[in-house]
Amino acid sequence: MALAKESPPVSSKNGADQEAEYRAQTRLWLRLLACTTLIEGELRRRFREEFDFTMPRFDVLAQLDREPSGLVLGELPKRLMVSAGNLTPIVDRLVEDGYITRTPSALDRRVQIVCMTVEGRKTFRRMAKSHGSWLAELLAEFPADKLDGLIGELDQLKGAVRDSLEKP
Amino acid sequence: MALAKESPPVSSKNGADQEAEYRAQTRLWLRLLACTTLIEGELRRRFREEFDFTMPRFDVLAQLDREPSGLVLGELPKRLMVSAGNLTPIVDRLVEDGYITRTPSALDRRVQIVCMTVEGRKTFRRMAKSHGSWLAELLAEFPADKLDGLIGELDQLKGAVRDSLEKP
DNA sequence: GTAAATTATTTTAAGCATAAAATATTTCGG
DNA sequence: CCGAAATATTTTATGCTTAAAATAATTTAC
Repeated sequence: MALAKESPPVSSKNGADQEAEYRAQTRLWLRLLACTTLIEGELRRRFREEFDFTMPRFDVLAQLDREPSGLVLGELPKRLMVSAGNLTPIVDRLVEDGYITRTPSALDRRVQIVCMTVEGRKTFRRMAKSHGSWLAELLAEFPADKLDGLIGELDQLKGAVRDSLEKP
Repeated sequence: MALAKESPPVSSKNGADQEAEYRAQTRLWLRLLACTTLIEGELRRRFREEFDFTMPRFDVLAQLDREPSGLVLGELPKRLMVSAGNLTPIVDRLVEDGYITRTPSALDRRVQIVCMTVEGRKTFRRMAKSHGSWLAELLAEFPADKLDGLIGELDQLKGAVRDSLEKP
């Protein structure tokens, strides 16, 4: 197949547009990171001060709260988007503290089931309530009627990034 | 001052609206966190694979790249929104590796000035180029005409959170 | 049936992050 | 001037995070 002498560029954008998009993408990333860092730092601080608890520990409990019959341990790193090795000491400590149980599966001795205890559930519910009100406090000045719009755009962003990651 | 028997609630929202707003705020936070985690994880992976470098180290260089005459060390934790103690070993290693210099101020011996070396600047520019194109790749599927809108909303969100944090 | 591949989980090594305490220097009040 | 407060930075203790290697159990292929 012959190519025309002055074939259009692969992208339909010209150099200046491309540069502008580049800059906008970088700015988007920096804003995203700034917002997350700001909120995460404050939530972490309050978790520590109020409950002497960390967010990763809370996140594990949050997953288990939705699963009355417990969860296969290997499901946690997938849902929380962290590495498996990372969870080992966190789960260890939650077990030690009596918030969750870890029982080997009878069918497959490689597998373990983690499950919230009554005590764990009680503690989690109390913390979750505070977590919600802290978030409400932090986001109070953001107009409520813009929440859903922003959520939608972030969903779209997440989907776009996911697509890019899965393509290769 | 007497209160009317059926005084309106402090908030103008009724219970159901309040609950809906609560849920939307939580969802917004989870989306925000998911987007950031997704992008950050991929950028970190590529920094490590391509350059054997970490993002915190890159972030320090990025700040210094804009300051030809260097920066007071204490300015870094403020700009990067991390604790001062955190930066000590990172700066140490960047000095060891020859990317930056750290010189005590002659006027105030508590203060130190950090400044990028020629080698550091060269290395940073190379990495920054890749960083930009990785971001472009990750965000390629997100419509370019929505970038500025999302940036604006995130700016607003950041401002709202900042206000809430500064008020008390 | 058994060796090899796969799967679930833990361990290890390295680095980032924070809070709180420590150190060193400068500035301020009297 | 000199002790106290303030400022800049480092140290310490604790915990999160990853990647890669190790361990253990199961499944698959022959």
